[in-house]
Amino acid sequence: MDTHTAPTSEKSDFIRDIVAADLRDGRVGGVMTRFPPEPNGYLHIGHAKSICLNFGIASEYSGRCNLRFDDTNPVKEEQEYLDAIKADVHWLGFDWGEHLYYASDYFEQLYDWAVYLIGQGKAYVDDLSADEIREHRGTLTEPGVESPWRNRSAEENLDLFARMRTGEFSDGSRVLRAKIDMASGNINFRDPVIYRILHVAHPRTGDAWCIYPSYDFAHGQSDAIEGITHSICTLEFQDHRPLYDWFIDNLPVPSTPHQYEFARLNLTHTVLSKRVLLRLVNDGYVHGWDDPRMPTLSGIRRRGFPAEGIRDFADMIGVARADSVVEVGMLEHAVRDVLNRTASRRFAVLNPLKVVIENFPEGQVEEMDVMNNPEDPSSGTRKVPFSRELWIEREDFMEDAPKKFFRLAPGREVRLRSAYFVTCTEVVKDGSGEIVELRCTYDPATRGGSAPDERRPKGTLHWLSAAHAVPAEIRLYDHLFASPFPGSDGRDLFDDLNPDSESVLSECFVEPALENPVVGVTVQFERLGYFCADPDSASGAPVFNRTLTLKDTWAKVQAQATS
RNA sequence: UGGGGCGUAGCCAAGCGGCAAGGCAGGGGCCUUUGGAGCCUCCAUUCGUAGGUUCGAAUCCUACCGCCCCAGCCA
Repeated sequence: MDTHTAPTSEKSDFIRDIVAADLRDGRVGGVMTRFPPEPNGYLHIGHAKSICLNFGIASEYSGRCNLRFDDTNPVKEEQEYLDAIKADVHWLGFDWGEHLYYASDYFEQLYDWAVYLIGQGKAYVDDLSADEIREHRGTLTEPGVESPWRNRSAEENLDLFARMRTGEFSDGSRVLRAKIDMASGNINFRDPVIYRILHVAHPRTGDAWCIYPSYDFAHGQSDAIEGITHSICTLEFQDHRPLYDWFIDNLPVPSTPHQYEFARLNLTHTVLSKRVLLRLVNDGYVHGWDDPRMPTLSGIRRRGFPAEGIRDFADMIGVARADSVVEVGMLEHAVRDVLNRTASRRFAVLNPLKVVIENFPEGQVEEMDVMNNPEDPSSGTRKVPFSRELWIEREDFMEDAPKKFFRLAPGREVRLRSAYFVTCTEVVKDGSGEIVELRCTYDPATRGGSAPDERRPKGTLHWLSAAHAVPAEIRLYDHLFASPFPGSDGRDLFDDLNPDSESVLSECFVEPALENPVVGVTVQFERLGYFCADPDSASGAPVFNRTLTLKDTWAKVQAQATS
């Protein structure tokens, strides 16, 4: 046993290194993390990275991860989002147990700490308007100038702040600011606003409050209340860390959490911005937050991506501090990898072409045994009816087929998967020259898909018995954005939307076993891809979403030939 | 021209002074009742650039270049 090599399955990244070192050196007695979404939108794949990180670290170090809603801005937050977020985190496979918290649970304590700061001469009520405060803040290169209200007495500040709470003042007329340093190079130190007046009902506290703490004043203190040891957030909060620490240092908080930042996830052909996602929904570019094209967890769930694939993806991409854009193909790989192992195989024909087996007895039906998943023999077999008239995929026949086309063509023999070898003998066309039917013969000795003489057709096709096939609607999805970097080079993001991201096929067929599919379960349609029954399915009228295609080297060959 | 970060292959990412992990993508081959899957194999003499320290540098020092974030009473 090589004692120098750690097991490769052990996850490692700079945050886990810090956690391990803190534990080893006794800086912390245990690990406590939290996932802190703001309930102002749906969770997306970028949040999944954070969820996997926070819950993952907690479980690896026998610690705990709280789910805490950062609900400090009632003008943007809604109950619908609260509910969806909880469902999404559970779906992803994580559980916070009893530890569901809200920043709003701490409003009273936060208020007391604001009063404490005032008492220390470290916070003051400012009567300046928002515009005036901005003007006083200075710029990136010039220091700010102090507010004329900066040096009010503690008594006056206490009185004013109390009256802010009771609702005596209108929105925007006054704020409470921390008194730090208007000349700091870090703009977050230029007397940040820590309380604002908002006469808005809060989803949880109703109209109990008309003043609300800002993120900076709420987040670190909430962490301290919960005993969070490692407060993990994204890079854009780096500049806030000194302020985070300032509050922890200047308030009588019960613990001293520390903040660590990592690079947020970016994905090609995708936008992960709540603002843009909201607009895609509100302006009708997609059908809703759970549209299968959306990068939201509810969207990819409806699309058929398994949670395990998302978790694998999170492990695959790692955690670092460098800005990066992950190719969406990596996500798709993780999803295919899981689905290949777990998805049951089924037959479906998206674009049907009729085939008549001339030497197969009319009215006869044979039940063919078909494997549910060749990757998993324990999944067993199922019966699929075979008869004289079949559907095959239109793309699986070519009248003038090149040598490399390993499918059906006049005179060529192919295998119908788990059924028989058939040979095309005649092409039937309508008045306009369109192929409407194929006449074939079958070899009765090849039942099950293999020949006694060992001959092996180059191609194997999927098929359906026309009399038994179940009509289905199948929705094909592709990347929502055509450009790998939507909105780059000054383009309007919305001009980069892929016009072909959704196409609905209404004249498809699936095998009888799929007549009443379980919604949310992803199966593989052999040779086509992975598909997931949509909630829009009705009894006997199933609707499937294409999760992902199978890798298609034939398509690649064709593309190379064309170019 | 202020402050904070980051630069290792097409993409993600290990590496922490001893001679460039791994994954994705891609190439070649084998195998195959899914042109799927699987298996084998190739893919950075070089770590943003230039100097310096050292027997030895992606790792240390210096300078430069490039990219990202910050001027909400958003988070």
